[in-house]
Amino acid sequence: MLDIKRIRTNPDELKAALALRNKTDIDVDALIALDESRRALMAEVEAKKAKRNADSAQVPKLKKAGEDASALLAEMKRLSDEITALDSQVSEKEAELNDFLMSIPNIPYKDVAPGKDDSANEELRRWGEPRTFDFEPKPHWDIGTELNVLDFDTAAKVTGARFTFYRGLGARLERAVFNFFLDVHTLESGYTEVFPPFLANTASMRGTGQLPKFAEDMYHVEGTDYYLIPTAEVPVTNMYREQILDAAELPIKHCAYSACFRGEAGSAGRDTRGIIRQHQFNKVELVKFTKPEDSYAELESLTINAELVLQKLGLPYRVVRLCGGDLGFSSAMTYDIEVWMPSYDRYLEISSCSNFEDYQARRANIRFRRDKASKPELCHTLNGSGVAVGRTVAAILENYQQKDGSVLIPEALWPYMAGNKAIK
RNA sequence: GGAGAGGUAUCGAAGUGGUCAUAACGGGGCUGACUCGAAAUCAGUUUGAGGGAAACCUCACGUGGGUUCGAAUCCCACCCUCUCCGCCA
Repeated sequence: MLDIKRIRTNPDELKAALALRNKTDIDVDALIALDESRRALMAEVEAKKAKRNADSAQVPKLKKAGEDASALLAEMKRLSDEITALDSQVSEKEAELNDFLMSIPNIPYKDVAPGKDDSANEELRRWGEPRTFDFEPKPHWDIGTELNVLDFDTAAKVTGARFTFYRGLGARLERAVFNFFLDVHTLESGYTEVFPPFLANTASMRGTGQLPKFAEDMYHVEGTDYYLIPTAEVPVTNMYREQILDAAELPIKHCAYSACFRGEAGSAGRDTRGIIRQHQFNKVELVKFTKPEDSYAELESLTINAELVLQKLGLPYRVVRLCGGDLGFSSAMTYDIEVWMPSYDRYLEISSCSNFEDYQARRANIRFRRDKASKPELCHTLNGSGVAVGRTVAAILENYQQKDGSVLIPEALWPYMAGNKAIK
């Protein structure tokens, strides 16, 4: 959520930001008018409350002096009725303003280029050479099925479409990948591991911005206040909700494994084969809480930390900066890391690293204090996949496939594979 | 799931319709005095959000409702913590 004061002082900044994002359906002037009428109402009701408080202090004095307070009480009754009516108008306006603010995306950082969609994203760097095959490479769903490590049919029977059973060394490979990721991030990059709950309540979902806008993408547990998390970002970011952190603790760097659950409303027909787009998938997430002045340097290092695991696995990738039109709702700037996927014959998103600046922190009320005498300030929050586990397994199956149908295990994963250096 | 106790600032905690919300009392932090310095001692100071050009005003006692001229205090619902019981990996 953006700061209404920032919008009030500089509406043109927001208008330019919305234009950069190709958002044309938001009436900034209407928002400012709404804010003005809210403040006028507040001034009115607060003056009446001040009068009531002053009168209220008189009541015990009159009673003590043995005087008749009934005229004053009648006046206060009238005043209180007015206050009740005005108060409900104020809360209506506030709710309206809040809903409006919640519907406004973050203001992109200065480096974000204009552009309609992902075709305008700017490629920043590439790592590794896409492999050339001296045979016809297979897509991972065929490799996985033939090696009996991915089983889509059984999952369809047991649960439904877009779920998968991993079997045997496939299951071990999935487990090896996220253990390897967590080891690299904790031991080499200095992240503190957390293992979060996979369900989170409404307040947390609002804190990180899944609610109210994206309710249809999430699984809600009937009869409870709980949602299945769509990413570990939700529980990990909300760890510090409603807290004032000490500047000396910053930056806080967490990595977390979790299963992720997404309804994927609106994605019917896309990536239907294989394990690219599932209702349940595994991911290791990187989350940072920083001081405002450090957040862009921390975004660079977070992205490099995510890239490191792909380098160690020998998977070719590229890094792109999302353009205004492709940028996520809460993000001020995002780098996507895309892994080479032979069956797609292109790079495919495997990580998304974003700086939310204070947008999430304002919603979730995550603050810090520079020193004991200073006022609390909002933190900047960042997160990125470090990286998506299922897509990594798919990329390994495809990039490491052999002519005989087997798949070699990248050397970095050998210690996690119980002596197996290939899946045959 | 059942029974009981509890939720007030940075921590402990008092307050049970108006004179008790910056909020008693105690601890911690900060500033100063004393000291060569430190400890001890003494004095002062120390919540957050919102509105306003400012003076200043409003709001917040787990959350949301209700009663009342007025609620931390009375009533209702819910959430969380602790203890005991039940159940369970």
